[in-house]
Amino acid sequence: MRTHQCGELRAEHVGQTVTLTGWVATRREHGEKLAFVDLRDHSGVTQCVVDNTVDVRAEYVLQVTGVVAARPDENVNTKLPTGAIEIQQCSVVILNAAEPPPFPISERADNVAENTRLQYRYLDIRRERMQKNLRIRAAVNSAIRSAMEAQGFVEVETPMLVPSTPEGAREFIVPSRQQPGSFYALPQSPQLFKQLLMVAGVDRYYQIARCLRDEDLRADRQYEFMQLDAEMSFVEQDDVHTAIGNAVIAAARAAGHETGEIVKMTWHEAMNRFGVDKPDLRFGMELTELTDVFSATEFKAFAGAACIKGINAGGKAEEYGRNKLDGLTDRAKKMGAKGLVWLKVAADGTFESPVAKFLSEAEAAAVRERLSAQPGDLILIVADEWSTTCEVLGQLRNDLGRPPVFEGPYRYLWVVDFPMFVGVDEASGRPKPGHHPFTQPHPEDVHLLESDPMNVRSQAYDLVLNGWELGSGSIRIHQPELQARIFDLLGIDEEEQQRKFGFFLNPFRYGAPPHGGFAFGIDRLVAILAGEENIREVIAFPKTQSGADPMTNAPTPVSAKQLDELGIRVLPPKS
RNA sequence: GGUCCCGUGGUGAAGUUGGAGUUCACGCCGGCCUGUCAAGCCGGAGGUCGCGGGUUCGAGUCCCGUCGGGACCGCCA
Repeated sequence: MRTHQCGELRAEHVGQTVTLTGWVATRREHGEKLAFVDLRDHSGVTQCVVDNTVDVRAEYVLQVTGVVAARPDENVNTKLPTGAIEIQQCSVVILNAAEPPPFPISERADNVAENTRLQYRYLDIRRERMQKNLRIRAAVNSAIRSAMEAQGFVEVETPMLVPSTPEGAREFIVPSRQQPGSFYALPQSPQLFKQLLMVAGVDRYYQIARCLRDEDLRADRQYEFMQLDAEMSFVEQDDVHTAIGNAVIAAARAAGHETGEIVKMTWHEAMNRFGVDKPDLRFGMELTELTDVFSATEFKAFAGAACIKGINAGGKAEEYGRNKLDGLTDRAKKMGAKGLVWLKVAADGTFESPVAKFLSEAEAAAVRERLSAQPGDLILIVADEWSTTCEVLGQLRNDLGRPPVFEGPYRYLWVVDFPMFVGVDEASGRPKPGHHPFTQPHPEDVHLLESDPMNVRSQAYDLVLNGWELGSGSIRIHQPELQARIFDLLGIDEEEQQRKFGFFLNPFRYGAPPHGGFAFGIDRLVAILAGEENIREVIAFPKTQSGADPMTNAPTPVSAKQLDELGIRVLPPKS
């Protein structure tokens, strides 16, 4: 039907007779004999010079045959890749008429209510931005597959209908028709299956897997999302990092970005320097140690504090008036800090602050020196427990300093040595696993499992890109004795182990190789590489924050007959 | 479960101290127009101010509730 695509023709094609197909992007009329039609497909736009006799309107589907002609110098459109040429002597076939679209099929629809864009997603996707995003996504998927296969990974598909394992995220459940009252779950991830594939001798498994979690939706979370899921036998952490690193570097390259070496950092260092376990390395503003500066201070808010740190937010003193500073203080308090000290650096280098008078000369000088204070800078200081101080300043650092996603550059980071346990379960008093209960402890810390569990490091690690957590993984426990110790610690007895994880643990008695793996979110990766703040922009048909699809109207009630067949009765709504 | 923001012709916005469904831009329909490229000019049509209730002589505007969308907290081992 066509000889070329709409974004393809250049000066070198002048003189050729061509046929294009596409949608009418715009039409500019100049009387009876002349009109310009910009014909658009996924590749771009070409100007066609036509007789203004056919009724051709926005989004009509056309087939245009004509001759490629060079435009006179004064009519070249430098904004268009095809702007040096146009199609003349056009014969136009209307392949389909179209009603006026509810919003313009152009970048002008970027401001249209997202709900409307989702309701007419097939029109939204016709736009250049969405075409670009979906094609980046396809290129990233393809690059990941190639990288994994080049490293000997075997793609294995795992089931979507799996048993319910009510640990972790809330599951979607699916009623069984043949066994009314019993249910499948949709997989939160292929975690258990991929480890069994290691027992099964697959050696290196990967899959671009759909995962489903019935948790509240966010800018970076959908009910269903895609992960690159991988598992390897006979490896240590570094082997996993290398393999996954190769895949994500290839993914970035497929999107046109070079990333450089992937940095590695312990969890403790990340918290200490950046106050978060997923630092954005694109900017500085690091947390600076001040505890020793105030070891003998008279200032009550700082005296005796376990940990005092500060950040220099740069030349923001003027921008941050009393209201905004009160806002920052509120935010700090909501995150658990007792307060927030702010200091503005005056032209003469002294501090302007309600608490400036409580700081000694030596203390003020040390703060100036440690934080490289320049006139006009805004300095924020928190004094509290180590974790609170770090977390609060880490959040403020992100709030004040983080560049927008689309600015790049792209800085991958491995965060390693996560704590084995995070917090204590209120009901049982037992430590809660930070990753999952099959995570191998750090070999140097195994002896502390019973005596000092909260200080045991695990062989769990996260991959971070520009402040977004892409995913996590770990070296798994393959020794039944160690697994038993972990379950003991967590307070999961033999009976519960068998009931919840029997199908998973029993196979490990038949010769489980040492193994470990990783999974990262493709939607998040693609969003960052495409410069989008929201993963819905890189998903063809996403759901709204309430889990609905404005185009299909899902979810919907089902008939009484369907429910009856499944042995299900719906309760009246709670009122 | 919670906090905050938004909802006004097809689209995006403005709407002051409560005073007539009002305004602007784009789009749409009709006309003019032979070099535009977000073409231009002239004319026209198009509204359940999300929905329900309340206060008031009078509500887009104030109050209560509700629905929808979004950001965040909780949640996401």
